[in-house]
Amino acid sequence: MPRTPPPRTPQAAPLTLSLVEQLASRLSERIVSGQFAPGQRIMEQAIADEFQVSRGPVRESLRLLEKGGLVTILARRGALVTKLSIAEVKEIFDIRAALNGLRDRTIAEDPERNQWLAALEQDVATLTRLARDASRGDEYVDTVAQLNRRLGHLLSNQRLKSILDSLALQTLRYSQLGLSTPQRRKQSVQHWQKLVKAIRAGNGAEAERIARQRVIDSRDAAIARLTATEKKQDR
Amino acid sequence: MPRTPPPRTPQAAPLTLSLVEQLASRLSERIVSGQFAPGQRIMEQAIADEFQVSRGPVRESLRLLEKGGLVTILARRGALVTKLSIAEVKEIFDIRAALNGLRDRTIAEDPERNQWLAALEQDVATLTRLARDASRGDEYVDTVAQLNRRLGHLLSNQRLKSILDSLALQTLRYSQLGLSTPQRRKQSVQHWQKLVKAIRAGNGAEAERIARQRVIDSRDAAIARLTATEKKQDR
DNA sequence: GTCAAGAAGATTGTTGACAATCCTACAAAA
DNA sequence: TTTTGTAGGATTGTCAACAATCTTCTTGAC
Repeated sequence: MPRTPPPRTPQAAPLTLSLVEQLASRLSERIVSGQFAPGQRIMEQAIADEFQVSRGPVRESLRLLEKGGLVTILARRGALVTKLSIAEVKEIFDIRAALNGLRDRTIAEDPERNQWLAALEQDVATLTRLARDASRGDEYVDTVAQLNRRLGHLLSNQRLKSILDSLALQTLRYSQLGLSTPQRRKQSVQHWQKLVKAIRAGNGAEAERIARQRVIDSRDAAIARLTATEKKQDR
Repeated sequence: MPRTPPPRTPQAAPLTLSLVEQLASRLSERIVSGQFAPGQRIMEQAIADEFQVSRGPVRESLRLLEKGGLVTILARRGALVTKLSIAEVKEIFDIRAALNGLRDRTIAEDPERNQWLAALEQDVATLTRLARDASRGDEYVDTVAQLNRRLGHLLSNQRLKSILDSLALQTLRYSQLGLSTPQRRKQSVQHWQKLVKAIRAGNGAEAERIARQRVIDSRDAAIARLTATEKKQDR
């Protein structure tokens, strides 16, 4: 990892991430993308060599990932990529459901929502179009991700955003599977349509209800898939 | 800090915390208790000297506290005790409200709740007694804490528990003030009574509603108090 | 062939030292 | 008086080395 050149960041949030944060970010990518398999051991010296850094910063970055749930640190055995049981995946989705509910309720009750509602409705229109075409599943998933980013951006509660991001990261590998069938996407698009409608109406309670149900549906889809693959591994 | 003697922990979660975790725990105490004031700088060498440890573990523990929100790390300026604005306190309470709702809903829907309901009702009876006596505010606060611990213990969702604990820690300094008047305690005890009733009935939705309202009330009490002290500081 | 004991290597935990950066105090110039 | 410049010390960022522990492989006994 190239040493950061003197970037002059006199105040505010540093535009250039610290070495530790850069490492955490790079490692995080690999874990989320599956390049590091769950349960796999992450060895400090190997990471340090690869990024041409000493073990100190690597260790600090692993501590960060530990708090973020991507890595589990065992005393005197180092860091392992966190391996989630089906029950734990369900637990994380339950938390995401509650917090996505809070997020969308907050957004629906934003008095200035007229300023950005159009962009949201545009996304949902795209979603509606994509949902009709069974072959465009990847684009659908991308658009949903974009929609979620947009909603996150609208959120003033930064801590909520950060927790939601962290939880999404932990389950990303499982939740992507949730929109893999055209049928599921049809169901998904209906949720989004109803959600935008509730937001336009300023109906926070309804927005919360829909958001929650949407995550619960993802949860059940993910768990069904996980249970199936687990059975398959048994035989 | 005494070097950990060889403790033989062949498997499972280590009963003896690692040095880094011990440091994080000790520092956390000081921050939460107000021994370290918000905004105060935490200097690595000073901590290292005090606990007779080198700066490496201290830095790692500060990274943990950073993720926990107790400390803010600025590049090349080190760690500061996180200082929350009133808006941020409100944000954290909003998240706590949503997650406490999830917690109490989950607990209310536990099919085996008959096994432990009695202990809960006992606590609430104690609470009811203490609420009548205006002079026993501290005991009331303690009992509420115990009740919350009990509910946390009943929770199978360990991640939820961990997030809730972390958020409670961040706002502890502010939420304790919420039960400082006999009137507020009267209101509080009513919530708890209704909650236990909802749990006994297995009414998850109702339990969630009550839990949420309880935290929102704490939030508003805390914010009222904070706004008042802020005004006082202005003049 | 199986199991136990032990040695060798690998890996984590911790340290002290050095480099880079920041902060403070003080002096010089406008 | 205010601002700018500049040493000096203080503090963080990083590193390489050592100690403690764990893992693996070999050896030997049964």
